[in-house]
Amino acid sequence: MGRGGCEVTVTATPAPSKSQQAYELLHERISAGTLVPGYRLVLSTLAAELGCSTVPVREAIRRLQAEGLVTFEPNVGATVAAVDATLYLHTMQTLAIVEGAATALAAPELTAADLVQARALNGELRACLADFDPARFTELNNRFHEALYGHCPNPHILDLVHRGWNRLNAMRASSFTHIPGRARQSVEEHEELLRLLESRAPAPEVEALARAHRMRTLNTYLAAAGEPPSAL
Amino acid sequence: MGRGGCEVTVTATPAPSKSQQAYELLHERISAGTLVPGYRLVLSTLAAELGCSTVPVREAIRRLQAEGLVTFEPNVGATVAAVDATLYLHTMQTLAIVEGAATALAAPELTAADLVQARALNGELRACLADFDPARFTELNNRFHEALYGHCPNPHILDLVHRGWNRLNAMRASSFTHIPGRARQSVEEHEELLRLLESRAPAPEVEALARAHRMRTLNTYLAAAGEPPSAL
DNA sequence: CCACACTACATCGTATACGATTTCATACAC
DNA sequence: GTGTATGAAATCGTATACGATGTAGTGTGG
Repeated sequence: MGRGGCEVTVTATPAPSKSQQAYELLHERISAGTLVPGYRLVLSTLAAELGCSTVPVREAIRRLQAEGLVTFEPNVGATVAAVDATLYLHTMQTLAIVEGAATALAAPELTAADLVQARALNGELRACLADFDPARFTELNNRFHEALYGHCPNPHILDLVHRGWNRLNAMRASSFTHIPGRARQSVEEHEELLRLLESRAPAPEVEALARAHRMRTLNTYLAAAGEPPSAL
Repeated sequence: MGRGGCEVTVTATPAPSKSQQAYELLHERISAGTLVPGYRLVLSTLAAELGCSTVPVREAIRRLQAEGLVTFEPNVGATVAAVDATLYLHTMQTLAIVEGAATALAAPELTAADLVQARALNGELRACLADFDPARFTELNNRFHEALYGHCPNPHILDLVHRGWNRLNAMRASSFTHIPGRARQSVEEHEELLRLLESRAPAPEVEALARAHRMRTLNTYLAAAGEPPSAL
């Protein structure tokens, strides 16, 4: 009826399906640490809480399973994945490899403006060292690296990097929280990486440095935990 | 009741859920090329064919989507992913990176027996060159590489490698089918890789060679298609 | 003859309901 | 008292049904 044409539609998200909502909520809760590892995810309970049926919840859980945030056992149910020290090691090692490659592939695509922006972010990181807030530092650190590898022309690799970051954020073992010294060291390594990128160094060098940066974070953590450093 | 103890259970798969069956069937059909790219996957049709409801089919399709074998559009449906030359490039490039890393990580774990077995597989590959059967060659090639990276102690990376192989197998662009010369060259490179592994070379060398091997396959393909070689 | 609006169909998204499997508590035999 | 069998409760897996969304075909006005 209403000849009125475009009815505001309240700027609403056009189609936030229940599955998507359930996925986002669970993802956020796991990332935020509200749901501790080992927590049992019961379909009916979650469905009631979300005000929907079990089917969308089920789908959301399967997606989380595919990303490794929850473990799933047939006819038993899903639980939030436990964060073993080994799991952290494996995730960081994987991220070191794919992020290193992504950064190297993105390097030729980076404009001068991109580098300026990245440098600004690292400046904020440096400023953040004074009154240290781990959450903010981690957030800025994410954005800094995203600025570098974000232009990677290979969407698959980019996807793998994002998954790796997701898993890291899900496990609350943000290294900076546990090893204060690492944050300052990290900022310096960022500086070094920026210089290498600005000099338009060849891809293998960029890849090696980007990978080493993350491996050093991992090995600092391992050393603090009294374990031997990892290979690669 | 039956005091008879262990009742044979017909050696049956304990619980092959419908979702799993649907997933396996679709995966196989896409890999085998029965379902050509662009084919529209309709839930109700597939459900009728499988003798089940749409719900398991839906779940199977979402899994295939996560693996990149099908594309999905909300409220529209799923189609078998088109195999662009670009997609092939990206998949191979990603596989080169993760498989190279996996092979390097697995290298120290390889026993002499493993290497003997790998060498035997490469012998079969060489024998296969005479009466060339692309399908058999591809199959043997898979097993050869699996023997090398299979012992990778990082399950995440191993998973990424398997996903990469899956995607490659799904797109029927098995390079050996199109570029006959590549098969023989590939066998020689395998030999070189085996020698490096037998000499217990350091990880970076193994990684570089394993990556280069795959990148050469990719670049041979690109050259045949008249396109410039890829970086990295 | 072309552009637009409307109607009918196809397909997805989700709710509800039921059967299958697992797990836990209890009772019994030894 | 311990181990095993039995029952009930809980939870998952799937089927069916209905509403929401998108698409194609048809008709009308210019």
